[in-house]
Amino acid sequence: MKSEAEQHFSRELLSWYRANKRTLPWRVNRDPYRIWVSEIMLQQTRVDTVIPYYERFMDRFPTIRALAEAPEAEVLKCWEGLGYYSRARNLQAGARMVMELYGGEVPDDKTSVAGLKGVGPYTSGAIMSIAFNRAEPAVDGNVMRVLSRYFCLEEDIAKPKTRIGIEKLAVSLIPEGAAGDFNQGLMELGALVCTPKSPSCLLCPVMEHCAGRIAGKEHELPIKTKAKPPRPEHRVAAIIAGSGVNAGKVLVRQRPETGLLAQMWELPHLLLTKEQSYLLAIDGAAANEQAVAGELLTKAVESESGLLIRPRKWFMDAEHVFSHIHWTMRFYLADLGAEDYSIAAESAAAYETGGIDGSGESPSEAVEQPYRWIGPEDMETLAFPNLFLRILREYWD
DNA sequence: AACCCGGGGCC
DNA sequence: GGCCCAGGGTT
Repeated sequence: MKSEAEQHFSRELLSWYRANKRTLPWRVNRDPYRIWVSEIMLQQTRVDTVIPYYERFMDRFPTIRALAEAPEAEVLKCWEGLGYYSRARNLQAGARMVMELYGGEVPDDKTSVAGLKGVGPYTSGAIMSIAFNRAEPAVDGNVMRVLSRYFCLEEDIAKPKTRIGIEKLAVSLIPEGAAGDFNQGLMELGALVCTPKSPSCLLCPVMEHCAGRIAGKEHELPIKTKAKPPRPEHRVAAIIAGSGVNAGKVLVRQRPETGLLAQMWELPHLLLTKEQSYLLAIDGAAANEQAVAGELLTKAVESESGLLIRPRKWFMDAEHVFSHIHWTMRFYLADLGAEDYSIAAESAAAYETGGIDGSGESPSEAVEQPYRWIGPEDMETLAFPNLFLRILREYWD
């Protein structure tokens, strides 16, 4: 038997959502593919940020087949700037699974959907409830906050076990035949009314029976242990200007297939040891520091690219914070060593035929090409993390 | 359970 | 400048 508070919550939230829901691009119909893409993009990402990406993505990949058959680099480029880039690769892998296993249609089956790459407990519940109106929980940070407050739950929502418990509670609250609207209402309330910092309790449709507010704890809930601060990393990076056939271009490289910013392009850079960090002066223009950084960069980039690098001068500093790493980067302008001009030219020519080392491999046999000379026009095809986008735009302006 | 994986907006 | 995320994968 449901309590008065529970019945009140389900009834009032559903009716509030139906009267107040925002018009959003993924709410124009219940196409499971459109819901799926939106839910992946919305992971850890705000609605306003997602909307332009979503429109572009659906234009480019309107169907599961289109996404499954696209080059991976094109999908990554479409995701550029959105972050958590494994989401893009997992989404495409999921699309390919749907083509292979389910005839190109998202299956109306919880276990099958939950088995798709990149689809976890939250997203499978969201797809099943929103696209198919199945009575599955879709518990994200919003839902944990709303329910923690309404039922005055004091468990730590950072713990996985807490999410399991809230999922059970959330299922029990779903009104008959209205799973999609109810789940979206839960998240909509969290986004618009029951916000993290200063909840608008006086506008809340379920304020009357909210145990958290009645207890005066709406500002303390939900309980959540703090994340570890990101570890600091000092890096030196080079903007290496090409010459001859590469005049006007700069040297970039592609990151490894897995790990941080996988397969994205970047300016060459080097992690400093703690001792090396201390050698750097506060002032990037100091001659002593330039010499040190120049030597480090030269050694590292030369051995990787086979080019002779000559650091010229400090360009700018930049900070970039990930959830787990804090980069402090110092960028230097650099040239190719003068006597190395022929090698640079050869390397550029070699690239066209598949090898920067000039080994003369045919393009079909080229294994990996981590370094490339690019001009501004190449920014339209290669995917860069925001940090390097900013630096390169600054450089070319 | 702990860690890895981006980015932007808000206060 | 700290805090918040419409999480999932890996170990």
